[in-house]
Amino acid sequence: MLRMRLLPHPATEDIELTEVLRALADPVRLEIVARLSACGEMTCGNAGDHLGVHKSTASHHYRTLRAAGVIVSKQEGRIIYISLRRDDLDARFPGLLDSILAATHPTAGALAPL
Amino acid sequence: MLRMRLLPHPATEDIELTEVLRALADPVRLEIVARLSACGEMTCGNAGDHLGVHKSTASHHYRTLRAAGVIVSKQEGRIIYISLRRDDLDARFPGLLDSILAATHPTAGALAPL
DNA sequence: CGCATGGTTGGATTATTGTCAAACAATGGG
DNA sequence: CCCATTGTTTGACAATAATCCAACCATGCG
Repeated sequence: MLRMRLLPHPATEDIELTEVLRALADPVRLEIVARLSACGEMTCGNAGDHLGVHKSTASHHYRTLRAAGVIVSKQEGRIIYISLRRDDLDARFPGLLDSILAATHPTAGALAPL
Repeated sequence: MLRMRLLPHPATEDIELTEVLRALADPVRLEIVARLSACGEMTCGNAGDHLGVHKSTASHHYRTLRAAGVIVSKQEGRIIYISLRRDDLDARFPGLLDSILAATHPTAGALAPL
């Protein structure tokens, strides 16, 4: 069947600044967000590869990012794809994500594309 | 004598993004930063007034903000003045502080000036 | 000097958080 | 129907952090 399912995440207007900042105030989560920014939609497996943390730890980070409104997860079959809520974040906090991403990879596309 | 003394704080190039985000990912500290942005230089007493936290708690927050490179403290006599390191933050993470401050007070100068 | 003022420091406490490991769950393929 | 694949959930644990209270400290003033 391959039904597509969106995992629960906050509405745009319910995204809180402090929650977003707290979600991004962690090196691992910041790296995940940077990867998503560079690569677009990714599976949890790809996003969490070579992060230096256990699979379950990465999963917790996805939950944190999703609860904060930073990413959205959609499940297709066995695979869960995650992606940045770039438009929602831009609408709610203009310029915030861009400035953080710009600060994340100092020079250019620092992350080797998958 | 009234000697002026700067309390220790990190050099501009040593300011870390995750540290800044973590420092700002707290409602109390975010409010302090918003006040400093609105009012400029303030004493610790003024910055911490009506925050709903104990005097010593506010002091801990100043320390956190200073250690992260967000504010700078200079002592004149008995009084310690704190202010935003706006230029340093802008130089290191362009647009970051502005976007956060813009998201902090949604409409305009929300905080009643002292 | 003695004292009030303005902040910091040092526990103590309580709550969060980051992490791993192991078990679990859902899904699609043979 | 069983099994491998993909992630999540739960439990445990160590580290961090937010807070208050009390004590402290430096400073300027009388």
